[in-house]
Amino acid sequence: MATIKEIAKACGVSISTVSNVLNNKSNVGEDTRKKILDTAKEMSYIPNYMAKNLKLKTTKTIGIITEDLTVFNCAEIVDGIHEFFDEHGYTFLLGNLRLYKKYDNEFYHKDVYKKQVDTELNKMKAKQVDGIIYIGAHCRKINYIPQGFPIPLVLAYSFCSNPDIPSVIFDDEEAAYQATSALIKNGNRKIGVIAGELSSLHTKERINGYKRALGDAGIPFRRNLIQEGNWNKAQSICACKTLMDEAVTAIFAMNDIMAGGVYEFTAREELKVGTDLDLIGFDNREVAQAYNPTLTTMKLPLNRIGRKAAEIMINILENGKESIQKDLYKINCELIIRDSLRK
Amino acid sequence: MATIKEIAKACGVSISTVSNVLNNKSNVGEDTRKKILDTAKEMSYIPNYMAKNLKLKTTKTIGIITEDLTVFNCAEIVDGIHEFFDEHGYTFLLGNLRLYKKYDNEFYHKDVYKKQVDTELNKMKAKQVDGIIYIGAHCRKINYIPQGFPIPLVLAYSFCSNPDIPSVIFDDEEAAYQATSALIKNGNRKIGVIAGELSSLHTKERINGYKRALGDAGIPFRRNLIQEGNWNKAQSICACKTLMDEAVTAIFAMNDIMAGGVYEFTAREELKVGTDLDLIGFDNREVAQAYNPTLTTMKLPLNRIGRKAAEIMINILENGKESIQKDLYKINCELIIRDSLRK
DNA sequence: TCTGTATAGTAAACCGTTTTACCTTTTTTA
DNA sequence: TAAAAAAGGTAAAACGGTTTACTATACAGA
Repeated sequence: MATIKEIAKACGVSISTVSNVLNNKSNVGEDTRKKILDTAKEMSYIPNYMAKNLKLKTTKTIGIITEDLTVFNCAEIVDGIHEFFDEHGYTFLLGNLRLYKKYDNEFYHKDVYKKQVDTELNKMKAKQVDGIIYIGAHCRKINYIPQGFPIPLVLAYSFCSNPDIPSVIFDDEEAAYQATSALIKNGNRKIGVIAGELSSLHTKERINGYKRALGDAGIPFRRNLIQEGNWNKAQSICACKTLMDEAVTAIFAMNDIMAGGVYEFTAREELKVGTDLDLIGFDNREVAQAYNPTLTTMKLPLNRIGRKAAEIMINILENGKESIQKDLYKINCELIIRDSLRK
Repeated sequence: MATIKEIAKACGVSISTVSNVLNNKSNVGEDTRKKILDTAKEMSYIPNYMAKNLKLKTTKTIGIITEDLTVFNCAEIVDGIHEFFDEHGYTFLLGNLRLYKKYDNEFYHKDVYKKQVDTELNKMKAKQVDGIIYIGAHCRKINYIPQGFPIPLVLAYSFCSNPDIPSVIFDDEEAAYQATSALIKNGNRKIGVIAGELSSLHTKERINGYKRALGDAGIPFRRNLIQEGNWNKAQSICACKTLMDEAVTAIFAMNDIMAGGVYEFTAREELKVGTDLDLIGFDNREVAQAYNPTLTTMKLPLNRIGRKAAEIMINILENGKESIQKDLYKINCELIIRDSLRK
């Protein structure tokens, strides 16, 4: 591969001059400049970033750490980051911890996680990244990010027990408020909830949103209209049965998989979603369009989370950490209306 | 950040000695070695890879280029690559061309694609990656990879018109053979196919596999049992209607989305998949488990494609291009049996 | 004519490593 | 005991760029 030195020799100038031309400095004559540019193209010169970055101490590289790239929401966030950075000339180092694949839910391996995260962060430090975006996958609040890491860090999809790391999450409370309100607006006053794991922060906040919507409509909250579905279909079917026994007219399921449980239960009972029952899901996974009738659901703003995280990162990189105003950004979900609501 | 030089000064030795210790060279006394190691840890020394790689001319970095990270099959392939490389100490530069997001199917932008790919490849060249794995997404045969690129290149999920670039794909023909055979074994002799776009190489090869299975069972091939579903649900519903009019007893749909069309059509006609009709899909997307009854389908060996591509890459890196035996690896799919086949 | 200021260009230091060639000192071997 | 070999260590060049400080020439204005 051609170097700056070879170009210099070929043009009979010093390497400084070549460097100046290649970096659009102004102190070079028009003809020399042209000659250098031409030979550079001719020799198909490509700068060696190892050399460049060594001197410049900035790599224009962002590290992206994912807990598990194959989790349904992850790729879209990464894509959002890419989208934002597209015209900024950065490259990306991808770290994929494979946490869930490796330690498959046995139990919550806090120490193991912490060690993995540490290792990956240091790897990226060695590779001199300018900043790191960490994408959480499941846990909303993360406690295994080290304090005082010397490289700018931004969290996406999760936030951190360390409060001064900027984080971008979606607004669980507001999303549940919107979903519930939509059901109320459609004439429902007895609205069941199939909740995720009750200890999860996601679940708790969504229940708050649900309560707020009920409150705003003057509907009393009833504890037994909330049933735990534990994020999976099997438990959701049980939860659905309980709710139907309570004679709810609508169900808010906290993810699309659990909404699938409602389809299944109602099919068994010869009832039809969208006719006998209103249903709203959460996530807007691919399945939402496969159900029959198609599922109205809250779309996670994954792409926007990625973009926002990227925006914050570049802001920090260009203007310093102090320039950003707040440390927790909440992005709203969007209700995707399909056929699981009565007309 | 601490450098080798500072460690040298702190220990009163030369930087060569520090370097030797840090790289496990043998010509250093035990006590000096220990002292250096200790102070390195104490100063939390992390090597600067820009400097290291500049000298070594190898970066232990692999470029991964994806056409569109959010396409359903992409993340899993990347994950497979990561899995294989996990213990080899490599890092990954991720390029996400966002081809389909950016040029949203308007038409097939060959020149635009080519330019994007070229740009990305050169970016990675500048960053001195040791090798590049290119993940195709839709097109099985790719014609926009430049000839004679100076860095080792491996293709995953697609292969290349340039025959000496090693490629890893799944075996379409064999997969269709397996699927069709399973349907035959289940007692079907009149098996309809809802095909993808007929011009697609995927479709063509799968039709070959279908024919071979029929041939092996002595069932005559009938042209009108193949209906084009064009990879989408709407067209699949029409295709399904035509096939049902032909009184098929089983359908092989070339993806899970089109299989969804069969569920929808049969539901309208008060028929039931898995009772009145056998159905096999393709891809094993998340939806396959959401259908009712759940869908038997061919699982794409995405993770294995990634792992194999990674294996080939490391082989080339360590033993040279000549060491690999063949340039096109076909990996088999796996039939995932669920409830859409009659017992 | 002298001074001052652009303009065009260069030499050399530097970034943080690795590595080659070399130098001492000590130990082994004949 | 002398020569050879081993052990422990170092100086300096190199990797491919950027940047600072400097030089030489040309030209303008007084």
